[in-house]
Amino acid sequence: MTETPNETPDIAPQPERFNQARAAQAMAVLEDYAEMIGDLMDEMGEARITDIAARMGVTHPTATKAVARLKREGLAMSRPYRGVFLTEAGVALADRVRGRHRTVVDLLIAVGVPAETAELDAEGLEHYVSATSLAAFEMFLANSAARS
Amino acid sequence: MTETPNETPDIAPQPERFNQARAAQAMAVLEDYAEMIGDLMDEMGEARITDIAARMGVTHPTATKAVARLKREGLAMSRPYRGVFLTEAGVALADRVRGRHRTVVDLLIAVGVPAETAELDAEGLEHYVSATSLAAFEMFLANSAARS
DNA sequence: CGCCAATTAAAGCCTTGGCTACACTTGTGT
DNA sequence: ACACAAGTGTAGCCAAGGCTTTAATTGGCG
Repeated sequence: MTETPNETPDIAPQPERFNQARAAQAMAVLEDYAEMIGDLMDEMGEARITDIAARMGVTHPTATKAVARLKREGLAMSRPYRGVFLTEAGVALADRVRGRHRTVVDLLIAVGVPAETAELDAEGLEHYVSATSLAAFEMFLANSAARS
Repeated sequence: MTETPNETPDIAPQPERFNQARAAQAMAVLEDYAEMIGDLMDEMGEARITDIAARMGVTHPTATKAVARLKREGLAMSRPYRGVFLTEAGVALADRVRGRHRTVVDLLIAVGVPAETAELDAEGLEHYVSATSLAAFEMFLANSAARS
């Protein structure tokens, strides 16, 4: 298999990369919702389904379903007709996501992306930045700051 | 609505960013498949469903469905039990994706991400890099090269 | 020539993440 | 006290993108 018999240039399937990307994607939406709920809790003391939906640009049933998923993952809690709250794990996730978002935006700006575009692109980008890359970004930013 | 009556800190829903991210996500898988088919056509002269599936790390039925979507979008052509071919639009897309992938990897490496991680992360990242950011990346890389 | 293995296709199921439409609480205002 | 608006919840639909299972086609080989 690795040594092809004669002429066919072998296929070399290495799907791990795609699997990793797909796994990251599965987490992405949850991360966005968790971050949003964290923001709302900070700003308003509680997160209402309607507010979450408005911020995320979806309808309330969609927000409800997302919250259900968050609850299933142990990231949020809620009782019927009451607000939504993050668990400790949810708060931790939200904080982590927020920090990563900031770092990604800063890095984009540091390499010359206009601030507005940086914000926009970071929203999609951030979910695919591994811990390793994030650390590299921080290092780079620290060096840039020092060198400036 | 925009002017809240008294104390509530207003919700300020700006969902466009998320919508953009979601739109990009919709395209991501198609881009991957188009790129892969392009690779296979270059390497082997044609792209077989089985090879596509193996490379992408999915089962053949999944690859078949993806090809169907590509055909629906006018990016690929195929006849039953024959290979899959990209249309002109498909080739253009594949080329664009390949170029962008390379730029993203190079940029990650340039800011200090290990090459291996860069490849891995780029796979997920690349679909969310806007044209504006991509141009900034290229500029940054050109400057880095010149400065070194 | 005919058969069998490999390839492709088809059908049906699952989850996610959208949606609309409709039902039910809540709680506020008269 | 009660009605009604706003906020939630529930049900059911859709498309995408996975999967497994089953059927059909191709093509090579005895």
